Order: sequence, then structure tokens, then C-alpha cells
Amino acid sequence: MNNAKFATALHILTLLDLAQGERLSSEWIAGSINLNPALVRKEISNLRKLGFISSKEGNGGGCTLARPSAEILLSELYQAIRVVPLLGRSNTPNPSCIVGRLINQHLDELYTEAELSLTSQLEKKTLKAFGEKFKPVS
Amino acid sequence: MNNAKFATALHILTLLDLAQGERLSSEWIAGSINLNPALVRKEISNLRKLGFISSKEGNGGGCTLARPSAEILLSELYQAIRVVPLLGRSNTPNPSCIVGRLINQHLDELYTEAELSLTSQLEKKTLKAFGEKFKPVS
DNA sequence: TTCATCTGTAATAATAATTGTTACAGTACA
DNA sequence: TGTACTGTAACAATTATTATTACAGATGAA
Repeated sequence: MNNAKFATALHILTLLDLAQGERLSSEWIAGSINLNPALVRKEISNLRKLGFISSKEGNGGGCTLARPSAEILLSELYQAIRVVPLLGRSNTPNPSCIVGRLINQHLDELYTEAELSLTSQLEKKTLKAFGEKFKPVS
Repeated sequence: MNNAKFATALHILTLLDLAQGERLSSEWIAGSINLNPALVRKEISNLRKLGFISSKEGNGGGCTLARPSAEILLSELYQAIRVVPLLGRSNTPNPSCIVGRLINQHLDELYTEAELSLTSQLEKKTLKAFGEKFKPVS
């Protein structure tokens, strides 16, 4: 992963969590992330298709969480956002070499195990718990 | 990670492991990975600086493993190769928003934990064990 | 010594991924 | 009917990654 999608998505969801059901506009969210509103809308659109967010068009529109933050696991978010293997791409090696012929298969196994380990780590964390970190200790 | 460095490095080390001390040239290695020899030399140079490989210039030169493959952990390799945070970059958010001001710190914590979990998974795997996968079952 | 073979490294080009920008149709509310 | 939004496309700009070429220097062998 060499993009900021996970950070962006988590930022959006955190804002929505803390907003407690109040609709936020993409412009406002973009201001907090310091990103172009169109990019934010793209990510929102993605998160909406994945069921994390529900949004409303038109005047007074904006978006809210579609599910309680206590039920949203960061592992779900990771899996939804992921576009690239955790440990990077593979090459297209030479099949006439024994290593070349088999390495992608063995790398896949390795990557799968690695992802599983990461996922089970992220399963322990909810969006709600993440959002709590931003509240004053009082 | 959206590059093939981990795959490339592991490919190189696997070839060297299976070569059992025989020197391999960058040209030969490049042929197996199906990559430009200069790129392979760059990666070899990196692995040499990190102590995984020792190489010899000149006629009959090439490289070998600098340490027994049973002692090389895949977690070391990951840490050596890693150039980008596991879950991707962060944004440069707006500090006048409470979430914007704190999110990178909390993301860092999250990323650190995630990496730790991945690392402890990869610690269980040696280069030797990985290399075994390429040997015929007999 | 001279040649062929190889590493090490730099410089540069080409390609691909990522992010940023602008624009505008369509929706919803007042 | 106007204003404030979303949703989406088309495109530009930037950055990351991979590929290519070139060549100095090391090493061993003829």
C-alpha cells in the first residue's frame, strides 16, 4: 500500500462517528482531511457501496454512518480498502527455472498468511474504540 | 507496498539458498526473475549492505548468502525491504480540527501494532524453510 | 600483459500509480 | 426557482516504480 486510502477512509468514518448522526458534507470533511472534495466524494462513494456510509443528495444533504460504530471493525475497513497485496506485487518470473515457476504460488501462500495475521489483529479494534481516542479525557 | 521488492529480494535469496554456496551472477538471477540485471544488482547491493548477501566482483564473481539460511528470518527481510507504512501513507490533515490534529498520531499507533503483528508472523519463517518448498518431494 | 567476465553505480528514460482539478447533471429542500 | 448538496466523468499533474544504457573498476585466466 502506497496510497493514503486507509488513512482517508478511517478519517472520514471517525468524523462521522464523532458527529453522532449529524450529516456532514463532503466539503466539510475535505476541509478536515485537507483534501480535494471530489476525492473525498470518491472515497465516500466507495464506502457507501460497501455499506459503511449512507448519504443523501441535495440541499441539506451529506452523509452519516450506516451502521453503529461499535460494530464496524477496522479489519473490515482494511479489507474493503485494500487494492494491493500486503507485501507488494509479484514479478512474472521465468517458468523454465524451478524457483521462477513456483515462487508466485509460494509467495501467495505467504501473503495470505500475513494478511490473515494482520486481519486478526485489526478485528480486535472497532471504529467506536478508535473514535474514543479523540474525546477529551475529562 | 506497491512494488515488487519483497518478491524480488526473496526470489534472490531463495536462489542463493538453493545454490548451496555456488556463486550466481546477477545476469543469471535476472534471467530467473525475468528482470533487468541492473535492477537485480541494485537489489543485491541493498541486500549486501544489510548483511544478507556477500558478493565478489570480477571474473568468476557473483554472490552467495552471507549467513546460513536457517538463521535468516523472513521478518528481517520484510523490515529490511520496507519503505512504506504497511497500511499506507497518511494525509496532512487540518490541525484546526480535533480529528485532523490527532489522527496521524493514532494512525501511527495503529500501524505500529499492525506491523508488529505481521512481523511476529514472519518471524516464524526462515529462508531455509521457504527454500524447502522448491525441493522435489522425492 | 591482455582479454573476457563480472560487479557497482550513475544517469536517464519509460511506464504506471496516485492525487488533484474542473465541470456539470441530478437531487432535495426552502 | 434558487441554493446547496451529491455523484460522476474527464482530464491534468505529480510522484513512484521499473527499465535501459553505459561505463569504471575488480578479478581471474590465457
